[in-house]
Amino acid sequence: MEKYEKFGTKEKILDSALESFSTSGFDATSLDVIAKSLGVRKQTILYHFTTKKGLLNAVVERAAGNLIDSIEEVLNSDLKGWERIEALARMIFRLALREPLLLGLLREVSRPGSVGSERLKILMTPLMDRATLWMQSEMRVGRMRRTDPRLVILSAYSTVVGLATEIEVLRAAGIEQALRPVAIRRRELMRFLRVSLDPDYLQSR
Amino acid sequence: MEKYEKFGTKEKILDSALESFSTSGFDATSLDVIAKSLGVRKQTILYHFTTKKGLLNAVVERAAGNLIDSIEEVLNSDLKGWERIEALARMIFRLALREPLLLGLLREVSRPGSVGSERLKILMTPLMDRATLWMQSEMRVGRMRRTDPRLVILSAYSTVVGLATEIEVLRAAGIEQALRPVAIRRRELMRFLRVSLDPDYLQSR
DNA sequence: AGTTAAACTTACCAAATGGTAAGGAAATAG
DNA sequence: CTATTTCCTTACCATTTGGTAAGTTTAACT
Repeated sequence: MEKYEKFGTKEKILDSALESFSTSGFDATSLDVIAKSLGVRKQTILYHFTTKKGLLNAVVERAAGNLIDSIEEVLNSDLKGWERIEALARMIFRLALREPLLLGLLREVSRPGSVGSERLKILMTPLMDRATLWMQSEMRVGRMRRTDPRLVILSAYSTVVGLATEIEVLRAAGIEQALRPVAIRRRELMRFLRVSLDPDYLQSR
Repeated sequence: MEKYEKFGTKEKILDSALESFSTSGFDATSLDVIAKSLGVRKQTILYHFTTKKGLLNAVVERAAGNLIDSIEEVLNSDLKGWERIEALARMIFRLALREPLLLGLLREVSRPGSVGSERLKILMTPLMDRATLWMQSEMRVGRMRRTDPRLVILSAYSTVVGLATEIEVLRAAGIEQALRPVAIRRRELMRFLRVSLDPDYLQSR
């Protein structure tokens, strides 16, 4: 149980850090700048998170928490088979659109060798394993085409990360409401998943 | 005409900088480190490029030069209509596979607000304008569906940039020869372009 | 040979950055 | 009221970084 807290300073730091990490990147983010924007001294940040890397990890952890909660929600629904996958994709795209910062963070942290990549990997591995096992069992009973589950999952993942790039590029070109491209991406992803996984799906080519 | 040159130091600096910028990013790249790796003093780099940003711009310029040359090559071929687009896509994917560093650089520099983004924009704009004009003329005579050319071009662009992410993610997961995913991406891009542009293409949905 | 320009080095620096050490305020517990 | 813990601040520092200034070496031109 928490004791007293001045006024959610920790949360505010996390918010601001997410903003900065996801738009400017980890290296370009200075603790002093974050602190100043919050009317707080840098040491306050270091008090709560000990190091800059610790701050990033906390940000990643919170973001991943959001994501995992949403995934959990779908996974606990009574949707079966293909509808389940579709619901997942839908949910992720919705989340991505609602919280673009999460996407930016994901892109920042997805680069291998980046500071946050280890943490991301640690957080994602259980999800990945779970999905892999499920897919393998589906394959065994013939409800899913036999392919490398990792490959499919990672490709889907990078599609979502790519979405961050796309939205940003379009925005930089002055195209604000980029809903149609996003919708197209989702359809593409669904198609990709169907082609890769659905044994009953007739390939039109 | 150049005078004397010790031994292509400038080129070696560009090579090393490309490597570092595209894998570690601009901020994480230190001039001292590049210099040391070349057995040269930092000031040598600054002698050739005056500032770090100048170095990045030079790297971007050279990379864009490669790209533009390749594009030029296709544009000067006698391929017509749809085959032309297909050849372009094929060429870009081939280039991307052959020179992954270019992809990495592109991703680094594509982030709006990044140091190199202005330069990239300057270099890309003529290409973009040329493509836009061509597409508009094709639309006028009915050889192409009417859509926003910018949207199509930028989406295609971000697909290629996304490819960088995908290859890196897969590699980080230990999947080395990621040829199939790349091929799939290319097919997807082609499909996307067909759906967006080809008036005779029957949408299977 | 002597002059000039290019290529590179040594010496130095101001600013920014992440981080340590220690102390003060404020709230809770006793 | 006092002791203690949480939260945050002031003071300070070591290091790194991009960059300036002023040589020094090397090659070319005359």
